[in-house]
Amino acid sequence: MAKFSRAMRMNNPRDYSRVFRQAKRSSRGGLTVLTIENSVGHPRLGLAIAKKHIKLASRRNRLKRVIRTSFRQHQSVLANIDIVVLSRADVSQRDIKQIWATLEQHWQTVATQWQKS
RNA sequence: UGAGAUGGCCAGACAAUCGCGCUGUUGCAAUAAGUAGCAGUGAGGAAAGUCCGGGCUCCAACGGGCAAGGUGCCAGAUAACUUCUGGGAGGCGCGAGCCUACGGCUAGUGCAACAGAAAGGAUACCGCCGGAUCUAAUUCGGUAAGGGUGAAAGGGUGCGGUAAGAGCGCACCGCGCUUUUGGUAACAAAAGUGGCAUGGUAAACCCCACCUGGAGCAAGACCAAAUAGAAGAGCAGUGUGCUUGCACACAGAUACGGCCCGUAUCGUUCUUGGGUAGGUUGCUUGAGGCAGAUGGCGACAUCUGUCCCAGAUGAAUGAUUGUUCUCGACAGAACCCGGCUUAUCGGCCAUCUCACCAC
Repeated sequence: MAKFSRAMRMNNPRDYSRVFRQAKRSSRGGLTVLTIENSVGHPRLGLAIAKKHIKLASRRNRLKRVIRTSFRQHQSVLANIDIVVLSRADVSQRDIKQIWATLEQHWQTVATQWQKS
């Protein structure tokens, strides 16, 4: 089932620094996605939305919720990897529909890069 | 009907599907954690800025003074306030109403470009008046009504007065002082008196009165791996000695090395306290909401009844679809309250004012 529980979040600074050092990157549509294998047994998602890029707290929360929902609905195609989604400077110009479409493309890219074992 | 004033309220609605936090409960599991189902609940009027005030926590502290900062018409409300309510004074508006940093420059010091004679116990450019001189304009004296300069010119208006004038005198206004009356007070009114002294500026220094200990939930409290180090206790391989827990000797492990010799290093287990990562707590029942009664012009207070209404922590409210309307702004809790300020699509209600029309 398409759940999104606590375990599917990255909530440790060490995990983040590992991803930032070694991950594969791809950028599109105002978002950058970093991916690396993990040993937890399921995919995990981390978010890094800069206050510099989206100034208002309510809009930052909104973007994070959209990304989480999209991840939840597409997690069945993903292998056991850690994913970190970064914001870029031009993300504030996109609306929700554009972000949604961008995320779908990102998930497909990631799924072909890391074949599910 | 139109134009306004004040106060209050709302912040798209409904449904379906997939999801998230918390609480309760029932299964699985049962040490904890977890997991599945069901039920309940889940951001704001500003949650924002962090500008004030308080609660709470820790630290400091006998009392007093200075410094520094803040406040500044009066009375009240309040836990407290730079807030609020009522009143006074001044200003704006036809009005309903609104605005005010509103103590003191007759304590002291300072400041005011340019213009102007002169910018504050003054002064005379053009004037006005009188005198003197060879009658020419000059000079001496008086004056500040008129002109001129300036944001501002040493009370204002009028009459008398005078050579011309002048608070020089008088009346009214303004100002200061005294008294009386009303008011808790700020203040107002009246009477008397003074005789122009006292220009502006105190978000200029300053004076006066009152207030203020510091840091903040990353406060504070508790639990507590691993590693290093500290203290204590037990057990310390084999043999010998005896004072029976000590001494001596020999072994043991690891590294170097093909091996021996050799060299270097090393007891082990448990407990205790401190404490890092991490976790728990503080964490939401409160100066609480709603309704009613009573007191008060009001802010508000008291009483009764009733309700439980977010508690996250890499941080929970979202996405998709459909229907509908007025087509949805500003914007996301982070210990909690009371305010202030700023942002904001639109809509509703109550009371009041003005104008026009009708009666």
